Amino acid sequence: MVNIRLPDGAVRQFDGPVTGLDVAAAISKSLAKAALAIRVDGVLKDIYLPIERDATVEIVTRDTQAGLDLLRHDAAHVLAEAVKELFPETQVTIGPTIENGFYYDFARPEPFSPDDLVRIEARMREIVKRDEPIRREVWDRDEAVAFFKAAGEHYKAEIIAGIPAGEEVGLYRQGAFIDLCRGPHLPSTGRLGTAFKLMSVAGAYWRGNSDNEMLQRIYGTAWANDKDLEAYLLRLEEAEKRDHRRLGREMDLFHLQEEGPGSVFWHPKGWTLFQTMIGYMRRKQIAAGYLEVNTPEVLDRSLWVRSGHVEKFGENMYLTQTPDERVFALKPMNCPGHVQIFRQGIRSYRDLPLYLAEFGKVHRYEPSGALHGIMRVRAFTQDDAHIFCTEEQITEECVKASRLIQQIYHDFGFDDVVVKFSDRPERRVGSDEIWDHAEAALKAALAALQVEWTLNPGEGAFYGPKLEFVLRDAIGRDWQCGTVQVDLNLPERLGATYVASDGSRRHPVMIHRALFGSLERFCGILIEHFAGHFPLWLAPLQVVVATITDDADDYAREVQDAARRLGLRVESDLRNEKISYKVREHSVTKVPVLLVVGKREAETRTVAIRRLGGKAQEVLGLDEALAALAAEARSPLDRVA
RNA sequence: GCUCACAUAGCUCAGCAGGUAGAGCACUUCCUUGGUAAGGAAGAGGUCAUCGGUUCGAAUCCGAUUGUGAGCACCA
Repeated sequence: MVNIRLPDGAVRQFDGPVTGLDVAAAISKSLAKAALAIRVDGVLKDIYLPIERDATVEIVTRDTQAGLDLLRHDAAHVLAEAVKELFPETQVTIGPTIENGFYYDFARPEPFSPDDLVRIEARMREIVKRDEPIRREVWDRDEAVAFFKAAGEHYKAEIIAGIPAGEEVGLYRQGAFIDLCRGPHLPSTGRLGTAFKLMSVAGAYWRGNSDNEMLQRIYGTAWANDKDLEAYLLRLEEAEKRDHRRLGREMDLFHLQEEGPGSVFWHPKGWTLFQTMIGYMRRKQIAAGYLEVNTPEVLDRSLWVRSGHVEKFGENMYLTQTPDERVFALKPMNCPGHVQIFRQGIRSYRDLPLYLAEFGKVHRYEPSGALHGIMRVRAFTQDDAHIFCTEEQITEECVKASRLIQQIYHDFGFDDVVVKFSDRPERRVGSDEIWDHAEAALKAALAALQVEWTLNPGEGAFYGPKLEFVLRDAIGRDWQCGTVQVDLNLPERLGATYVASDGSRRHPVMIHRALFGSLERFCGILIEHFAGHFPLWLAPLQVVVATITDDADDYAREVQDAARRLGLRVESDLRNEKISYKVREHSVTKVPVLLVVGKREAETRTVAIRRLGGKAQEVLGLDEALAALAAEARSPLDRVA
């Protein structure tokens, strides 16, 4: 007798061992059809495996997240089976589930072409049609290794050889294809359904290490039903529409060109956005006690040797040689420059904490494959600052800097921010005591902030641990923006000292912090986040006055002047075009407010307001309308909370 | 940097069994004065990314370089 407890609390009795399928069938026919796997006392299991003892059982169906993951995992196996059938010389490696889909890494001397992808997907659909049973087998580890070696599957053999001896090795067999897998799996390939699609091929390193050989990774997406698949593909299209590279062109914000890979040409509108962000940040920082400075972009290489950058960061640095054969480096970071300012004169502990801030443009020779629009560039502007303080002040200063970051993200419309704490890397300077101290201080800051955070083990800077503030963009990519780093090293290397209260000379602690991180990247994120529909205070062009006929030209100029006097960024469109043409054009370039004026408006001194994306129009008196717009266009710093 | 793909007018793209380029939009001029997402006509605009090779002849085939895209690795 086996008692099966269901999630709703009901208990069903069976005469003997039952499978998940039996349980599902006992409940309803449709459930049996939708069932993919079972959760027995919280553990996912294959649906055809017998349940011998009393247990709580949950049927996992394709419309749950767990079911979807199973589906995608199976899609990866079906992909591998299809590839092995079509290209038997290919070696299989791993094929996990990822967000929205799956991938599988293959080793094969010949690359897969886009045409191959089409063939592979067609074969996958055949395998689904064949509805091959998928069955779990338990093997002895060494036998499994020998089996895969004999089959020429050396990667698989290597993976299995890494499993501790004595641990159970589960293999899954479908048709002629057999693969190592923890499972569980669907009972047969037919359960996968038709809602999947191969998306792309790309290279990927074996075990994620760039020293290893490169494999070929095939990406796919899979869903519970065709409708979800369609919706996903539509979402991709929508995401493409808000791609900052496309909007940057359409809104005339910036461009990049071949001669300056990874360097932005900011157009007037883009630069206005950029300056609006700097203006905001400048005020924010001054209010927080920062002192703005500016340091050279080109400095003698010897300084970078002393700072340790040549050794640690040299591969990423631009060097220039002058006619007198001196070698200079373009600064990849602002910190050494700020230390030079700190070193001028004699500092006292009474001067600390000292906040030096700079909108510093840095140059880093990034790997060509890393470049991406204005999100990942080789020349960028940091809203960088260095807080020189005592060891006792570390926690408090980190808390203050982190609070600043949170406030700023909030003002820009981001409330979901992931915080990562990166602790000591293997290659580092400084004693363990110093690291213990620095990490403890940062952790104390996290506790004081009361934020959720995740650990990024071993990812700290070589001079100290760091907090990273990560935003997620519209296409689901994570971008590291703000960062707070504790540095117990550079001040010493570059000879920065202060006189402590007991008269001794000490090295200050340096906290590196950037709030936006890279202004260029943050602009890109804003563009995608808002899909170009900026809030009024950020919009580079806030208002266009558009005429209906040239009867209204004089009045339109008057409206434009009045708006400009109120500080609004405004243009007028007096062209000999129909109003619908003008509406379309300014909608495409994402102008937030259109003030339409014709003969009626000129006579009554009103404006017809049309908002971007809206259909409705509102006719208001000129002064009233402009006052409201001016109020809306105020910086968040000028708004009453 | 690595793998694969791509590079034709400002933009989106067609042309590719090798015979020196084409569309739509944008731009200029003219007509049109039209009330909320493209009014009409005409015109101008390209050393087909760069360099080299094959060929009587290359946008088209081959190679290299540069750049771009999707990933990987790296990262603000």
